[in-house]
Amino acid sequence: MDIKTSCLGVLAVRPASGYEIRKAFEEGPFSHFAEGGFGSIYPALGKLTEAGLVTFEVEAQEKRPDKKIYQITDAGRSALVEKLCEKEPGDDKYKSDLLFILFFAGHLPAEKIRRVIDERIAFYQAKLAHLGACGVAGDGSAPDLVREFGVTVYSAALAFLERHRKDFINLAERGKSAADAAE
Amino acid sequence: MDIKTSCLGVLAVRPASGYEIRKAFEEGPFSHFAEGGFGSIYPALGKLTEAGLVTFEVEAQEKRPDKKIYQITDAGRSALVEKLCEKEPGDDKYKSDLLFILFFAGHLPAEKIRRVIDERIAFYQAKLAHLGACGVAGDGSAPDLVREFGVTVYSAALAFLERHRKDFINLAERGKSAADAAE
DNA sequence: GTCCGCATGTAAGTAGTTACATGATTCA
DNA sequence: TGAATCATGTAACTACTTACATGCGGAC
Repeated sequence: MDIKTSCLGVLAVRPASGYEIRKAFEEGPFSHFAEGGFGSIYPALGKLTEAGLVTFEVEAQEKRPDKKIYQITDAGRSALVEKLCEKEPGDDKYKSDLLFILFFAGHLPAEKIRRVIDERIAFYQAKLAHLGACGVAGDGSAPDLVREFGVTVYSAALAFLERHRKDFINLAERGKSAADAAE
Repeated sequence: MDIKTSCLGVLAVRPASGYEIRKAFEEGPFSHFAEGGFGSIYPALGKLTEAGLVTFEVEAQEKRPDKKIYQITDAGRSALVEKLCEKEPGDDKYKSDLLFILFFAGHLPAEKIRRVIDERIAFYQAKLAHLGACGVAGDGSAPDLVREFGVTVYSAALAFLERHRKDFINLAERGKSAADAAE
């Protein structure tokens, strides 16, 4: 999702500073569909303010730069809904660099393959632990259902990787010996 | 994955024209991790040629523009392996516009929610039919395993959507009546 | 007779990333 | 003493998308 809509989405849930929006992109439920660094968030907030879709209040802080707390306006809410309605998610991409790497397992060092798989397994385990820990409500709210979707998909991916870890490593090892034999 | 590496990946499997690379991005196993239109592919092939990572031969055709058949060079294969080795897939993003939309189900028209879910269900079903149809080999090759990964993840996502289709639609309907009541 | 597939490319524009710039506080 | 967190922002750059430009052949 583009950065302006992502910011608007976070602000639709609660007011936040640019810094807090960044955290939301990394940790909360928004981490499933939003991303972006300060270099995109701050300019985006600027444009949203210009367009009247958000406003901000400055919160003075001692010993830190002042905080700008952004709030979504009614126009902002309408713009968010409009944007989400016109968006056709048919072109959602599950483009994965991991799959690209695994596709070429036979051409890469076994050690590399082992490492990327193990890292990814650890990543999924951490994600699942985190998703299990927060909001275990099971209250049927949209955020909760989205969380459950994450759990479902991550679990499936994790199980697959655990099941085929050895297979990919074997492919890399055989690929290596094939390459050696060819020399 | 960036466009140059994606092209190199396709060419590592077999020689191809720019047009055929495009098709590979849309249909084959590469559709799981690569994308890009002609506006990115052709410039990318130009740069790869300059860098000596690919070469091409012109295949004259009657009544069509000549075809440039690109082939990967040894330097190109090395560059691909190097690129894949340096790539840390820890930052793989499963950023999904669908999830973004569903997260705000309570704020959107029920009809929109119903449509995006049904379209996505149809999309997954088509994907699975396609993945089942082609390469049912089950031969344990890397492409085959990657295909199986696709089947695993799509199946999980599909089952989830079918299970919670009604829940999301209800959320949208309740959200709507809440908004009406507030007026 | 209109749209789709084949086939290549360029130009202009958009969006986002990365690096820079600044600076106090807190934890190991 | 070095790294991480909090806090905002700009400038330069990279990369990709979209629209344009051209044109034949075949299917419906």
